Amino acid sequence: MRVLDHPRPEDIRLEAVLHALADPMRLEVVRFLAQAGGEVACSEIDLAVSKSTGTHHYRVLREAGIINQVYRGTAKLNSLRREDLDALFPGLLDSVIAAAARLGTRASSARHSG
Amino acid sequence: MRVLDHPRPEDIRLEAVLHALADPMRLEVVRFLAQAGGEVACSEIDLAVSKSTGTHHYRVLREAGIINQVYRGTAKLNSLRREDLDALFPGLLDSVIAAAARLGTRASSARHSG
DNA sequence: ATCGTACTACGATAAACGACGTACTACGGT
DNA sequence: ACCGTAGTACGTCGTTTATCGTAGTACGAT
Repeated sequence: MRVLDHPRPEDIRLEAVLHALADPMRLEVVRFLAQAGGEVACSEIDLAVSKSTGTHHYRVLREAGIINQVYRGTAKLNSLRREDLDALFPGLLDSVIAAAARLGTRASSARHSG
Repeated sequence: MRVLDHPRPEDIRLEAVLHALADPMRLEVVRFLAQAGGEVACSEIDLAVSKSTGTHHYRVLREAGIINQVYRGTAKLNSLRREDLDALFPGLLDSVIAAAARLGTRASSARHSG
């Protein structure tokens, strides 16, 4: 029940990874996790969508093999699967995160005024 | 009719690029172009889809800013926008192409019987 | 002018996607 | 036992996507 299914490294598909990353919300999550560097609860990342939509995006990321999710108490902790991804697609995650970080959120959706 | 519209570098969006790359057919085109290294006619890349579907995929790639398309005679020549992409998203294209090349087309399941 | 090749434009369709709300489960604290 | 917090499952809705076929345009060769 409280155990989440993750794809094994050999089942992670490039297209699924690219597809998962091709969404502003999910890119934001990945960017946040990369910056945080460790485990982050869903509730700590303030996405501009409803909770059920948030759950959907986390699921897509997990099923693509991009993030690891584990329950602790009532929280669900997320972290990047950096090692797996780096081994499978060297440089991919880094370049995407770097690009996303450089662009910030402005190209995606949310915009800070001022 | 003979001039095709391409996004300027500053209009190329990371998400659009990732989205365009997240398709087996288009990934195959990119892989082919990377390997060829220069201009390649649409007809030289044998995609397992109808011609009209092929046109659609080339268009997506062009509109995302991934490929350059130019007419010559009855042919339409395609080439990667490597410099633009490398400047915008350093390492991204290389890592995707390397990953796609390593996997080949089989793992990407660019085919189903029929 | 006619023909063949290469590619396009249009319209249709089925599937996938992103978004939501509501009702629900799981856990910790009181 | 009860409540609040954190997140899920399900059903729905509108949009986008991938696919096709058919009809058409552009160009080079004859």
